Amino acid sequence: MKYQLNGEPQQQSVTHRRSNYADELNAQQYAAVSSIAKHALVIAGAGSGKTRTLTYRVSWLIDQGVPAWRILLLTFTNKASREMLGRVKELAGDEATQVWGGTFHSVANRMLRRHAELLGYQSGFTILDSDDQSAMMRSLVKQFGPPASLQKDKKKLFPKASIISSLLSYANNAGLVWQDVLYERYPQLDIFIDEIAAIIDNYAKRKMSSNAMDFDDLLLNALRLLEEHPSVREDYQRRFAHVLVDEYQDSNKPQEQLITLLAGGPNCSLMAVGDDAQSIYSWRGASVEHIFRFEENYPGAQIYKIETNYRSVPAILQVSNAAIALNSRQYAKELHSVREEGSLLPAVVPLPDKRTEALFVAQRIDELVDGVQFRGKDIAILYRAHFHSMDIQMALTRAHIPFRITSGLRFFEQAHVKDVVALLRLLVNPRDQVALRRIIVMYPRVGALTAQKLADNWLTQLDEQNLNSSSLRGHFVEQMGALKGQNSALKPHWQEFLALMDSLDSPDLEESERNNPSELVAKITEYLMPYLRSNYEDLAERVEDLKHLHEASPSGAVLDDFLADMALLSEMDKQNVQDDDELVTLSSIHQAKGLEWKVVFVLSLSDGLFPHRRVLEQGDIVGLEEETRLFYVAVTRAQDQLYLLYPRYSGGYDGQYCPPSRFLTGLPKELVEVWEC
DNA sequence: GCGCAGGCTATTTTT
DNA sequence: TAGCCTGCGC
Repeated sequence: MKYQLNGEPQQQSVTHRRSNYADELNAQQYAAVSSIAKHALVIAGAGSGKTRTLTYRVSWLIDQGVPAWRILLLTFTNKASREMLGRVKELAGDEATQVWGGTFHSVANRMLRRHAELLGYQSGFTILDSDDQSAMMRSLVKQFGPPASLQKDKKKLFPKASIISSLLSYANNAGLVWQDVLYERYPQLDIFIDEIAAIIDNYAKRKMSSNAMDFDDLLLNALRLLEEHPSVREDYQRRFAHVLVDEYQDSNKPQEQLITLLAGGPNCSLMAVGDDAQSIYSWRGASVEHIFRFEENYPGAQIYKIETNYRSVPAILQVSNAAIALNSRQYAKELHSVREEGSLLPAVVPLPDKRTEALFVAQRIDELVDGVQFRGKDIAILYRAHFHSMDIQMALTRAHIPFRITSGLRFFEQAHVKDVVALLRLLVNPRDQVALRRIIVMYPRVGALTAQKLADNWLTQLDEQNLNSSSLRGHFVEQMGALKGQNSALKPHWQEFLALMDSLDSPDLEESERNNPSELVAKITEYLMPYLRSNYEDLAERVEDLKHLHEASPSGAVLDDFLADMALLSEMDKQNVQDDDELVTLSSIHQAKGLEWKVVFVLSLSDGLFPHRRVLEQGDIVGLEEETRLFYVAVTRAQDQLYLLYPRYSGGYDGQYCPPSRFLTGLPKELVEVWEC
C-alpha cells in the first residue's frame, strides 16, 4: 500500500502530460492553437475559452520543439500572467517556467534593469507608483504653478496636480503630445500652457535626477531602448520566436509599438488574442483601433474566431448578443451557447430608488443562498462606478450577508507600507527624492519646505562626491553635511537616520542579512514603531500589514527585485484572494473583466448612471459605444442567473428621476422578464 | 510646521 | 453625502 504523509509538501514536479490537442479543444480553438501563420489574430468571444486557447497554444509550441525561453507571453495584469503561466506549467511541465511572461510593464522593467545605463539611468532605478508621481507633481505645481501676480479667482482655475498627471499620462499612453490632449480635453487650460509646460518639463528632469521612472516611463523607455539601440533590439528579436499577447483589444500605443518591435525578428510569429466587444479602457489610452487594424498593420495576417460560449445559459447569451448588437462597428461574430436552457429568463427589475435597489439585492441573495444551489462566492454585484455600491454595502451589512469588495487601494500604496518601503528605496537608490522626503517629514516639526531643501542639498552632495549606493554603503553618517544651514529640529533626527542606514547596509553584515528584504523590513518596522504608534490609530492592524510585507518578502529575493515587485504588484495580486466560500463579490465592471459567477446583479441601469451622463450629454458616440461594451462585459459574466436593476430615482447628492437605461429599452422584450416589486 | 474649519467636487483604474 | 484640498491662525 502507498501511504502518503501530509506534513511535507509533495515535490511538485509536474510530469509532462502530452495533450491530445484536437480532442481537448473545439475545432475553432484547435485551429488557433495550432496556427502556423506568421501573424495571427484570435477573436475570442466572452466565455469562449480565451485563456484556455492561449495556454494550450504555449504548450503546443513547446511540444513542437520551440524552446520555452523563446516564447514571450504578454498580459495586462499580473493576475492573468500568473494564472496562465500556472496552467501552462500543468500542461507542458517544468520547462514552461522558462517562458518569458508578464505584464507589459514588468517585461519592460526586466529589459530596463539590464540596460538602464544606455538611457542615462543608473541600475537600481526606482519605480514611482501613482502616489509618488502625484507627490512629485504636487510639489512642482507649488513651485511652477500659477504666477503670483494672478488674481485669486483666476488662480483657482489652475489645474490640480492630479489633472496634470492624468493629462500627461493619457498623452503618453495614447501616443499623443500633451499639448494636443490639452487643447482637445481641457481647452480652458490654454491660458496656463507655459506654466504647465514648465511643470511637465521639470517633472521629467526631477525623475531623471532621482534616478526614477514612473509607470509610463517603463513603457516609453523600453521602447526608446529598442528603437535607439539596434544591437539590443536585435538581441531580443533573435531571442523571441513567438510573441503572444492577451487582451489585445485594450492595448495602448506604446504597447502596440513594443509588440511590433519585439515580434519584429525575421523568424518570429505574433499571436494576439482579444475581443473587440470587450474593449473598455480607452479612457486610459487603450485603442480598440489596434484590433480593428490588425490586418492592415500586419499584412497577410490570419484571423481566427472562437464563438462557442461555455459560460452562460442560452437566455443570458441572447441578451448579451442583443446588447452588443447596438454597436455598429465590430468583428462580426455570433456566440452560441452549449449549455442547456436555465429555469429563469434574465430579470429586469425597476425599483423606486437606490435604497430599494439595495434591499432587493440583499433579499434576493438571501433567498438564493438559502438553497443548496448557490453559495456567496457564486454571486457578484457589478456596477459602473464605485459609489453605486454604497447602499448595497449597507444593505448587505444589515442583512448579515458577508461580502468582499475589490476596491481601490493597492497594498503598496497604503501610507504605513510606503513609510517602511521608503527606507529600502533609499538604500537601493540614494537619489530617490520622493523616498527621502517621505522619510524626513516623518520627524516632528519637519515639513515640506525643509524636506525639499534637504533633498536638494542631498542630491548636490551626491553629485559633488560622485556617490552611489555602493560607495555609500556603511558611510551614510559621513554625509551629515547635506544639512548645512537647515532646521535645527531636524539635526539629531538626521544623524539618527543616517546611522540607521549605516546599520542596515553595513559592509560588516553577512550578505544574506544585508540584502534580505525580510530582515530589513523587520528592522525598519521596529525603528519606526514610535512614529507609527503616534500617527496611526489602527496600529494593530497596520502592524499586521507590515508583518505581511515582511512575510511577502521572499527572503531569497534581492532587494531591488523586491522593490520592483512591490511597485508592480497590486494588493489583489498579492493576497491570493481570500477564498472564503461565503463571500459575495462586489466589484466594478472593469475589475470584473475575465471573471464569472453563477448569479450576477448589474446595478443602476438608468440613463445617466449607466450609460454615464457625461457621455449622453456630449452626444459622444464613441463614448457610448464603449459604455455599451461595458454593459456587454457585465452581462457576459453571468452563468445561470442575471438581474438587471434600475432605480427610477438616482439618489445621491444630485439625485434625479431617470428613464431606464437605453441598454434595457434596446433589448427585445421577449428576452427578459420584468419583475414588478 | 501643524491642525482645524469650511468649501468644493463628484466614472471607470492597471502598471 | 463624503472625502479631499485649501487657507488661515496659532
